[in-house]
Amino acid sequence: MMGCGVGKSGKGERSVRIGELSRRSGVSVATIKFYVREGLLPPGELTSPNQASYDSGHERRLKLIRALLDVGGLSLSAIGDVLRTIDDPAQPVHHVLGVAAKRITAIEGSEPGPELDDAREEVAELLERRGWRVEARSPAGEALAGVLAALRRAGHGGFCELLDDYASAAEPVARADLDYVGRRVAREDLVESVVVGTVLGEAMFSALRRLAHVDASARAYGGEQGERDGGG
Amino acid sequence: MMGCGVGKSGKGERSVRIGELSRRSGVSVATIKFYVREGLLPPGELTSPNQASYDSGHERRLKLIRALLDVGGLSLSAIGDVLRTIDDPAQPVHHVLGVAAKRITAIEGSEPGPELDDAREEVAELLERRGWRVEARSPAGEALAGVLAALRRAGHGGFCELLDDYASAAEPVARADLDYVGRRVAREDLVESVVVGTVLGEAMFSALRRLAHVDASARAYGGEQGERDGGG
DNA sequence: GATTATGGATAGTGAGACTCTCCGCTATCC
DNA sequence: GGATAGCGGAGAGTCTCACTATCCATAATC
Repeated sequence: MMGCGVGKSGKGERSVRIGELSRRSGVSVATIKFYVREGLLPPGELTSPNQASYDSGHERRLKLIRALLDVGGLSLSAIGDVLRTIDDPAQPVHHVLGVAAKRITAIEGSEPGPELDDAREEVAELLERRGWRVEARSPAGEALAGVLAALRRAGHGGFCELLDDYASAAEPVARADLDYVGRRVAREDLVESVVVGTVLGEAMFSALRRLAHVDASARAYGGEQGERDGGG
Repeated sequence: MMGCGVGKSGKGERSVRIGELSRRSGVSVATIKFYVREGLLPPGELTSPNQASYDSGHERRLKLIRALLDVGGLSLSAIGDVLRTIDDPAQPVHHVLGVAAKRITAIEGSEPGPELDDAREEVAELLERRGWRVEARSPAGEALAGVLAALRRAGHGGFCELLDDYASAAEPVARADLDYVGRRVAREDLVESVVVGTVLGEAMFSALRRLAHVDASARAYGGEQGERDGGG
C-alpha cells in the first residue's frame, strides 16, 4: 500500500532530505518519520542504506495531511483511509467523496430509539420534498437523522424547522463544489480536490456562517451606525 | 460555580436518584459521576450523607452535554466553558455565541506566514464587499483566514474562488438561525438555543451539504432515470 | 437481614498524536 | 582525514482526553 501517485517527479526534479522537507512543510522530522511509519506518507527513495530523498510530492502530501488534520479536524486514521482511497486509481471518484464525507463526522451510530426512527422518516420526507436523488439511509442521510434525533433529545426539536432553510442554502454550495471539482482534469488533482473541498469547504462555510451570525446579530440588536462587533 | 439555572424545579417535581437518571439519559452512572466531578453537571441535592436526588434539569443538562459532545464534537473542556457561560446570567447573549463559536473549531493559531497575512487581507476584502459589520480580526474572521491559508498551502488556493458563493449561502442560514433564536423568551432557553443552534446547526448543514453533493453528483454524472446513489 | 444502590474518592485504562532516545551509518566542512 | 552534524529505522516514553474500575461506608429495598 501507499506510494503510488505521490511523486510524479521524473528524475531530474529537485529532491531533498528529510531535514529540508521538515523545514519546508513546517512539520518536525520526528513527526515526518512517524507519518511514514503509520503509512500516511510514502518513504523517501533510498539512495544508500541510510539515506533517502524526498520530492515535491512528499511535500504536497505532507501539507495535505496537515490541512486535513488541523483545519479539517480528521483523525490520522481517517486521513489514512482517505489517502489510500486517493491513491487507488481503481476507486471511482464518487467513492472518494463517500470516504472523505464519511470520515468527517464522528456520529457513530447515534444510539437508536424512537427519535432516530422519526428522524429517519423526516429525512426521507425532506429528500422526497426536494427531489434529491439520494438514499435516505446513505451515510449522509444517517448523519442528518442523527443530528435531528440529537436536537429532539436535547429538547431543541424546534430547530428542525430550519431544515428547509438549511437545505436551500446547501444546494448552491454543493453545486459550486461540484463545479469547482469539475474543472480539474487529471484524476489525481480531481480526487484531491474532492477531499479538500469536502473537508476544508466545511470549515470554510462554518467560519462564514459565524461571521454572518455576528453581522446579523449586529444588525438586529446593535447600533445603527456602522459599529462593529468582534464577538464571534 | 455551576448549579445555577439548571433545575428550575420547584419542590414537588419528580426527582430521582442517579440510577434512574442514568437510565433516562443513556449515560452510565460512572460517567455521570465523572461529569459532576468535572463540574459539567451540578451535583444532586443531598437528602442524606450519601444519597442525592436529581431533577429534570439534570436530565436536560446531561442530554445537552451528550449532544454537544457526540454530535457537535466539542471537547469536555469546551463544553465546560460553554455551560459556565450559559449559567452566568451576567453574560450578554452575544458573548455566549462568541464562546460557543470559538470553541467549535480547533484552528489554534494556524501558524503564521505570508499565506496567513494574505488570507487576512482577503477576509477583510470579503467583509467590505458584503458589508458585513464584523471585525476582520474577530475569532470567526481569524478562523476563516486560517482555512484560506491552509487551502493555499495545500495547493488548493483555487477553492477560495468559491468564497462568495459560500458567503451568499451563509447569509440566509445566519438569518434563519437568528430568527429561530429570537423566538425564545426566557434567557435560559434563548442562550441554550444559541449554543445548540451554533453547534448542532453546523452538523446539520454539514450533513445536508453532503446529501446535496450526492444529489448534484448523481445529476451531473449519473443516469437520467431516477436512479439513486448512496455514495456519500 | 441480605442484597443492591449510592456518594465520594482514587487509581487505572485505551486511544490518539506525537516525542525521545538510541543505533550505526553518511555527508560535509575544515 | 577527522570532527561534527544529519540521517533512516526502531522502540519506548509522554501527554491529553474521556472515560472506567475499584473501594468504602452508608442507605434503600425486598
